[in-house]
Amino acid sequence: MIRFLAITRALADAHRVRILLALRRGELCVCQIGALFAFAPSTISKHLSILHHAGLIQSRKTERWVYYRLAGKPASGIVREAIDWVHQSLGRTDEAAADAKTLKKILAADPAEIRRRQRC
Amino acid sequence: MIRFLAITRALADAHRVRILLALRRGELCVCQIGALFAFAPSTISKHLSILHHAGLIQSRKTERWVYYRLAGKPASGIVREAIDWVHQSLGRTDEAAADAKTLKKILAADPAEIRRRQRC
DNA sequence: TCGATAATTCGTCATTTAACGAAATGATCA
DNA sequence: TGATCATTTCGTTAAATGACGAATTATCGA
Repeated sequence: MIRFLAITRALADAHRVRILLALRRGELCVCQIGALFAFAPSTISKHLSILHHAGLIQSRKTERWVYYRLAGKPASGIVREAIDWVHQSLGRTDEAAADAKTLKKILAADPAEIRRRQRC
Repeated sequence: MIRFLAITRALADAHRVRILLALRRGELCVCQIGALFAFAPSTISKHLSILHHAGLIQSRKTERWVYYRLAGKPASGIVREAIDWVHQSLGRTDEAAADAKTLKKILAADPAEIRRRQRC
């Protein structure tokens, strides 16, 4: 029940849900996610912390950047079902499409092709 | 997104989740649900209101009693998936079993067999 | 080494939420 | 009719939540 509630509480915020949708295409670093919203970095970090604590996302640190991605193989069934439910329910909404478009610009704005995954 | 968040926020409380689990076996009136918790009637009513507003449960009034049941046929896919997810994830936990046992006693404690569905 | 950058942690503040009791509503019973 | 019972609504209060900025840590670049 505790783990279940950690998930539902994580999903009970529009920004966190949008982050889960944004991560569908692959991992993103904190500043890329932050560029999607008009929030202070500390706020983004807190949202990611809540998602991570719920087991919905995982992180990887490389050089100066921390990349977050959706929970993978070792994720419990309950986590995978939650992620699938979010994507299936909201993946085709206008809001998700708008965010995907914005994200495309953010990724395209990277200074160099080679450093695409290493620059914010 | 708004309807999705109404559901996740409704699921982000242990008592409301326990209510959804309790309703698996069939409809219950407010006072029967209330007997499961040590809460004031107004508190139970508020929880039911939140679940109802999210579309997760429906109500039926008979004489003096209001019965609540899980959302049925006309429920949207997102609602049905949420209910299934809750039941599949938590239906076999000790906590659900304990509540089911308590509920059994509550229903058995009814004064007369005939009035089983009409007494609290 | 020093400054800049990415991210997190901490303390604060405004808003929301969950509980309660009191009062209102609606239906039954005496 | 008047009393009672089941439920809901409303107002209040304590606790949780979401936002921010400042301070901290770690890494990279000059």
